[in-house]
Amino acid sequence: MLLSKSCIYALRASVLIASKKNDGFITIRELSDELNISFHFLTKVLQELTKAELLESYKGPNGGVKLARPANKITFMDVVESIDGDYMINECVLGLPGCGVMKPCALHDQWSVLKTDIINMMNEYNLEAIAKNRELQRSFERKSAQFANL
Amino acid sequence: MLLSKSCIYALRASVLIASKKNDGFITIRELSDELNISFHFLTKVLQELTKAELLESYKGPNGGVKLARPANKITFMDVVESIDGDYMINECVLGLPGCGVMKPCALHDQWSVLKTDIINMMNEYNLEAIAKNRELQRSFERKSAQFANL
DNA sequence: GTATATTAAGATAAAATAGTCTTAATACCA
DNA sequence: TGGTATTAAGACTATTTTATCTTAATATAC
Ligand code: SF4
Ligand code: SF4
Repeated sequence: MLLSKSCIYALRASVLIASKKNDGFITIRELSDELNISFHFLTKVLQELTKAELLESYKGPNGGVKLARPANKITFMDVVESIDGDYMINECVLGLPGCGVMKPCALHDQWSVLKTDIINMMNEYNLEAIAKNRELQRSFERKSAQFANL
Repeated sequence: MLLSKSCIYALRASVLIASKKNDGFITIRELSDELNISFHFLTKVLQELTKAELLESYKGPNGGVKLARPANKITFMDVVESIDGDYMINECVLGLPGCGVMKPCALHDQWSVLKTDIINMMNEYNLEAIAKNRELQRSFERKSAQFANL
């Protein structure tokens, strides 16, 4: 898989946060219930997003987490980098040590093009856009109530 | 990472086999030495390629492994599927259960394009082409003797 | 201040992946 | 026939990732 499970959880949760208009704090319990992710595990993942300053957290009653900046200022890549690191940029899916443009492997010519596309997509797509897309899909699919729970 | 380490080892080894003109058997020891991969681990990985009928193996003196068919008839995808399965096609990097065209997640529109590109590349690129590319790169880089060891 | 709600942190466990080691099976060769 | 080279198979270990559970810290409200 391209992204770790932790990273997918982080994405799903941050998109869900972005899709709630409410700009107060949302409890992690509410998120974990809605996304069907273990509360404690999600807590840890979101702690990393807080450390990375993508989220703000607040303890106690009416506490929870919220986006640290507007949803359109947090990119897909921001979330991926916070959890999985920058392997996508500095390493490579093929993960050969020390490779790159100056020291390419036999797949570099073919792969680097695709890799660049993925990086660009991740940089251009942000939580606001993803959340909008998510709502659009849900409105389409309302009849069947079937949708992938990103 | 997109591919497991086992899968990367399988790729590196099969490309190396393809790049040896010799159509006799090559010992796994020779491959593991040249690629700096644990002999026993590589043995296991290549056993899977043998089971998948991408390689043929032969025991005893002058034994080893060789490609089961011409290098241009074994695709990148063949190797990936043999080791990592068909997750790339049937699952997804985002790995949400039961998603797909009929039940897309909020990233599907953006991601599925890139995913298709990757699948196409893997299907079109074969061991012969990769091996040729590998040799080309080595001839370029001979001065510095630096290259990524795919 | 005390009880309650909440995130933070850390200890532990389970599962998946990666790696090592030993033995077995098979084939060649002398 | 016996010795050697080689892959096959399986047991075992180590590491990483994922998940759970417990306790601590912090904030609120009464
Ligand atoms: S494709 Fe490029 S970045 Fe990836 S392993 Fe090969 S040389 Fe490195
Ligand atoms: S991008 Fe498409 S295939 Fe991947 S998880 Fe989303 S809906 Fe599924």
